[in-house]
Amino acid sequence: METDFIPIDYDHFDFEDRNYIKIFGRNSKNQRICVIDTCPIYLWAIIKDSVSQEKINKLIEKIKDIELDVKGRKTKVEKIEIHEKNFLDKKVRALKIFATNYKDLHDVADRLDFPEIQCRRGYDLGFDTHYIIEKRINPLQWYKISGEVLNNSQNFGGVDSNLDVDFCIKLDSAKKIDNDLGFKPKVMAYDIETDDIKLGEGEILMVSLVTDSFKKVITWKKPKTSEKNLDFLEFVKDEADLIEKFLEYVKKFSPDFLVGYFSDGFDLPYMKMRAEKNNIRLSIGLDSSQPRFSRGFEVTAKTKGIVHVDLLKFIRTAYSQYMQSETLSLNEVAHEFLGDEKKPFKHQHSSKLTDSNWESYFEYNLHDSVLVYGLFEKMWPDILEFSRVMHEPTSEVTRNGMSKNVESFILHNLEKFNEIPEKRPTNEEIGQRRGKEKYEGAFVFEPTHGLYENVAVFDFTSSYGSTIVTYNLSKSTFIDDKKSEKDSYNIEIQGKKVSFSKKPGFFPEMLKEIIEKRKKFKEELNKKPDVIKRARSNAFKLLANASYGYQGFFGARYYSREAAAATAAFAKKSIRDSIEKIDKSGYKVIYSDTDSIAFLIENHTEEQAKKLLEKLNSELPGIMELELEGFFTRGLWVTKRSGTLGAKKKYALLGKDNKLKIRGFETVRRDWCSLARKTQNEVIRMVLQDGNERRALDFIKKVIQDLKQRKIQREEIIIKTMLQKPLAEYKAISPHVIAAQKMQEKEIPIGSGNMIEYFIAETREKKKLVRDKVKLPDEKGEYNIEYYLNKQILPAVENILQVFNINIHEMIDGKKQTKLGDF
DNA sequence: GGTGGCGTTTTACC
DNA sequence: ACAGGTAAAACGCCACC
Repeated sequence: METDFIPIDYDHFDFEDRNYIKIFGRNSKNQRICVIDTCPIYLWAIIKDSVSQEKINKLIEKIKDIELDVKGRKTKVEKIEIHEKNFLDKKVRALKIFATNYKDLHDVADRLDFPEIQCRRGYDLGFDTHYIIEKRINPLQWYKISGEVLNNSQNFGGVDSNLDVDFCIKLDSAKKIDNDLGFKPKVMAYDIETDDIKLGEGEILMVSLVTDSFKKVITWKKPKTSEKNLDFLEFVKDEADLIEKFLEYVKKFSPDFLVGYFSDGFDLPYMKMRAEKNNIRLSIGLDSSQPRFSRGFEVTAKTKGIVHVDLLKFIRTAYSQYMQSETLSLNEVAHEFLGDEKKPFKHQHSSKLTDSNWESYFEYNLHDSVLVYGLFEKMWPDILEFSRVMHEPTSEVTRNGMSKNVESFILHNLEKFNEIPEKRPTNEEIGQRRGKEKYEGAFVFEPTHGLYENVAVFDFTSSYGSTIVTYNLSKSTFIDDKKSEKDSYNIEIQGKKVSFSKKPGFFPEMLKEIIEKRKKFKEELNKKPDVIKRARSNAFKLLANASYGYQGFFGARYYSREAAAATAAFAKKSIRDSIEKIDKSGYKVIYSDTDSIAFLIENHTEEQAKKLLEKLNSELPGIMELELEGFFTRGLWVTKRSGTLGAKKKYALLGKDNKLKIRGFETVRRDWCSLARKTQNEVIRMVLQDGNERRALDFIKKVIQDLKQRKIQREEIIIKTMLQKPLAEYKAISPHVIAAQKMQEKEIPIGSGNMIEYFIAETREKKKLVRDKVKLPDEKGEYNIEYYLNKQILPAVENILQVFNINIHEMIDGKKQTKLGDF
């Protein structure tokens, strides 16, 4: 039969010792399809340069006979071809060695211990990735496919009979369809509430489910009386019934994506443990399989056919660096993306809940799923485009970090360069790489403090990415000491010359394409905006920005410390050259950090500044390009707390649209109390809008008065700090460590990653250390006026006032009150 | 017993 | 342990006068 088809999830199985792929997906009639297919299984053996053809022929004869028996599975070398390939941009002759089973390629490689072979590659990609590369049947793209429908057939050991799909096809052919047939995924958001946050140790009290067609809370906790008519409730007998009911709904609705928040680390493993306790098989998968958990650095919880997505992980890699939220809690994230929040509910043990508490609890639980559902809808275009661009299934791209995504992109695009894939580093190699000395990074210009008028800002588009492309910087283009090439890009790093070939390498070439595509999609987006274009443009932007970090990341297949160090060095040179040229053109540069330059317009016009930009661009090498970040009405730079040197990474700009851009100030730091942050924010706004300090001074005066009269609310003085490691590992006992210890005494479970909240209180005896005055937010006590004045409010504003030659301390002490009146 | 330098820690910038 | 280096700042600790 023939049908259109969009792949959603990939799995594999063995039949008669061979590997087969199972692709779960849908057609445009929204039927669920499983496609079964296979592909050639092989690895590469790269032959040393000097080996003669005759010797290669003999080698082939020897390799042909390799047969293995791995745990009862028989694998043998089935065919050998010789190919002209590239490996790390060098022409090589390589044997393509076909074998029976992908899982045994490692053992086959171990047997290829011949002196003629330089190295063996291409057996550590994972079968699903290998298949996608071989057959080019990419996730979430439309295909026209044809093949034989399997209906309880004995083919492949009857694999189709236990699949919960409309039909199962043994693939004959697949052809990509260029136009998008449209795909609206079926989505189910879920969330559980339990009596103990330790995995599996309490009972699951309720689970909420939200889809486009129903909202539900399943619970076995039925209040005796009810005040509200909560029609979303469905009561079951006990926890076991709850789990069965959950499974029943998942099966009946059969979503493409089952979505939670921190559900890899909580909801799904919890559910699995409680299912085990109740002797229930948690058979969520379309093949009735249970969720699979992997314990790496972080837990993952994957399901088959119905894809489990933990939105928290995707948000962390794809959005967090551009977000305003200070934490990635569901509450804050929902607030930022949806303008909605969690429902109020104070968690306590279920035995202490009243009937009306229970009703709030149900509403709270349901709303969490409503938020998760809303977030998934909002993020779907990005998830979709990530899968399409990286050519990896959604279950991968939503969990992987950007370095892994960069690597996926590379592996799926190597064929264009006829490249054999590099292997993953061994643990030993990773250790060596991590032990390497750090190299010098970006340049930061030391500003002179002051309030400036009419500031222009230029910045380099994808600075490091463009640098990598322009100077051809990568592992494979690096020329080490022994060899020397005349035509090379050279730069000095820590007193040593490093060189890179001018012959374009595959990594910079790939990156060039990424940057070009990003530019193209951005232009298209500006012409006619739509969510998919925006998502695609964004995916390429993130790829371009992560590629520098990738080459410097110790876990990367294409790791190159030299390339990373050279990227930083060349970029530094570029920005220094540009600063010099701007200065020489008669402008005064006041600040610069890594890839941006701020300078004063003064007696020039904005038109002239734009002309300067054009001139600079015409002189920049390769694809290096400066763009106008904006013209600003005013800009504020301050000194460091100690000394008179200008503070780096700390400034505020007021845009023509009256929008503030504040960087580095306490305003944007979450480890300062909100009173200090709000005060500073207002002061900055007033100073930038007015061009003088008068209104700001009155404002500060009022805040200090309120503070001294104890009018400040508790929440305004709370200081929040993240615990970065287990409590016991702290050498220095700072205030937040004391607060954490207090929480522990109260049996509030805390650990690495928890947010610690506290305030500084008055104490009866005079104590010197701040940590002796720490109290938890719900403890009784009055805030310490002296601390909040001298350690929060005044430090937050003193540097700003210093710009106007005002010493706030002297003013408060009443020494120089002529200007101020009574403080 | 105050002070200044340094190590530890957190958070921001790009 | 899952991209990198640069930088500010607070607090505690300890040597030193």
